[in-house]
Amino acid sequence: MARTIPIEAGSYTQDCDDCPIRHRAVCARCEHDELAQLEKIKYYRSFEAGQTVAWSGDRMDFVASVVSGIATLSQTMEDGRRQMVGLLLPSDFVGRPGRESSAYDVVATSDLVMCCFRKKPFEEMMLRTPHIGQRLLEMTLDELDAAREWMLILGRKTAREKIASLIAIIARRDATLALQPPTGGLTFELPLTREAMADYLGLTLETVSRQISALKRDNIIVLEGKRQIRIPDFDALIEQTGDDSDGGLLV
Amino acid sequence: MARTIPIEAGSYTQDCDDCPIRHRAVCARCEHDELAQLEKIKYYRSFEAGQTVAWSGDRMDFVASVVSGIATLSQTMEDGRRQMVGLLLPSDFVGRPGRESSAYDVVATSDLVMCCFRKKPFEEMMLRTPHIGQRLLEMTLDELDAAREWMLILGRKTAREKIASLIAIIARRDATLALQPPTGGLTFELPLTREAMADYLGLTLETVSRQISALKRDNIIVLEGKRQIRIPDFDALIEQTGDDSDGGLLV
DNA sequence: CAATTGCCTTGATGCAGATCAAAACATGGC
DNA sequence: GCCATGTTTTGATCTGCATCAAGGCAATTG
Repeated sequence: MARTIPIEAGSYTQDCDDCPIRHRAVCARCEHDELAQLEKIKYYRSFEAGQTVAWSGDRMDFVASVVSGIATLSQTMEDGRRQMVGLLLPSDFVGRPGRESSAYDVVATSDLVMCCFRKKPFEEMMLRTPHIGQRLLEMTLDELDAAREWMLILGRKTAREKIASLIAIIARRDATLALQPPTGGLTFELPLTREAMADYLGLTLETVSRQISALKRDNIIVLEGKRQIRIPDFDALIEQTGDDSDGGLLV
Repeated sequence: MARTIPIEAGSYTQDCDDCPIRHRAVCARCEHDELAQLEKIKYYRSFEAGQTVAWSGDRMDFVASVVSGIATLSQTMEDGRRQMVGLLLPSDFVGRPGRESSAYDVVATSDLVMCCFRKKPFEEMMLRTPHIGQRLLEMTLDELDAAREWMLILGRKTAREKIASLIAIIARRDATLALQPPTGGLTFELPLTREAMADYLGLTLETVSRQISALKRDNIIVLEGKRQIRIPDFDALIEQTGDDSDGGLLV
């Protein structure tokens, strides 16, 4: 099922500039020789928008970090109902050490480059290098918090609050990656189709479209094209999410 | 806010019989002297049904493992809407190393005994003892899977499927703890009020009550009292969840 | 034993969001 | 240019669950 296109074997560069693994993921505290070991088991894969990285149940013999582009993790019921359970932005980590097959459908929603590590040697390295495991634990705990934030969104928020929450999350992540403060005016690209947003929020695409139109009508957001969004007043957006203003909203 | 009743300092027993920490949690692979170190920083706390262990934002200077009883993790919005994000059964772990305050409301829904470890020494010990960290990573990954399973339930399932899913999850956990196979007839106690179930499933308590009545009417479940439930045919219950029969449904 | 309290059930009604349907826009291929 | 395909918007209608309301049942209390 999973059609993938490996593009190049990773070549060792000490600063690992092309790969965010060093910053958010496994090797932030690694020394030179550990980095060198990681480099040996590292390779890149790229995917086109819409391509499936792995279906739920597919054998997955690597773990990976997103270098550029966006991917989604989702679950599908037999009758086709789909729920996204994770959004993978650059620097996010995918794959579970100790599990041989993917538990979720992993789909590239834009052109995507991932930095992969073969699972077996990665696991062995984890055993030898405790801070890789520690880093992974931290990241997993962050993901768990994000998942629980989503549970609140899915279980208790109205359609309008859901959309506002999703836009706020993406805006925050986008601002973080771009190192812009998420206050004042802020422009970015919605990396998801209306349908993908619906699958994320437990809504239909029609409801998503209607609520986006409503937020536009109320000047909470400004659409520049279908996907490009400008947020004139970030605090006004946050008010629409139902969260208390200081709130966490991790992703 | 958090009123708690410490009952006894943990006394060291090599087999740690009274505490599931050894089996599911931190010390499964620990040697004698590491166990002894854990024992030194361990103490018990007990709570009555309905008592709050910690409010979101409260300082929490320990991590803990549930010994007996049930607790819930929940988030509350300003206007009172509540969403449970975790159900803590015996052997489950609470608390995040590296975070000083609780991110969730932790409430005992039955009489509860927890085996606590002071956070600072626990974290230090984690650094020295890699397999504690590894075990914690495994458990956190399991929790993440469970949270994602819940996202599907919350986002895409009908009220009837939600109730069936919750009953199935509790039945499975209960059977696992009691070491009974979760097939054929199976009797257990629902550890949650209708309201708590509603907060778990993103429903109202009235809907929960109606759907339980409906499942009873259709002979999927048999109520023996309000809380005692018998499941004559586990597979029939699973059919009501919307999952494919082999499915995971971790918690 | 009557009164109170907490939990649960059931009924009547309303509404947010789903569903069904159609059309407006893009974008790319030929 | 025209056609095909995919995405988005908007409208009309339907429905599952929320909401509002009342009453039942069991345990506890005075």
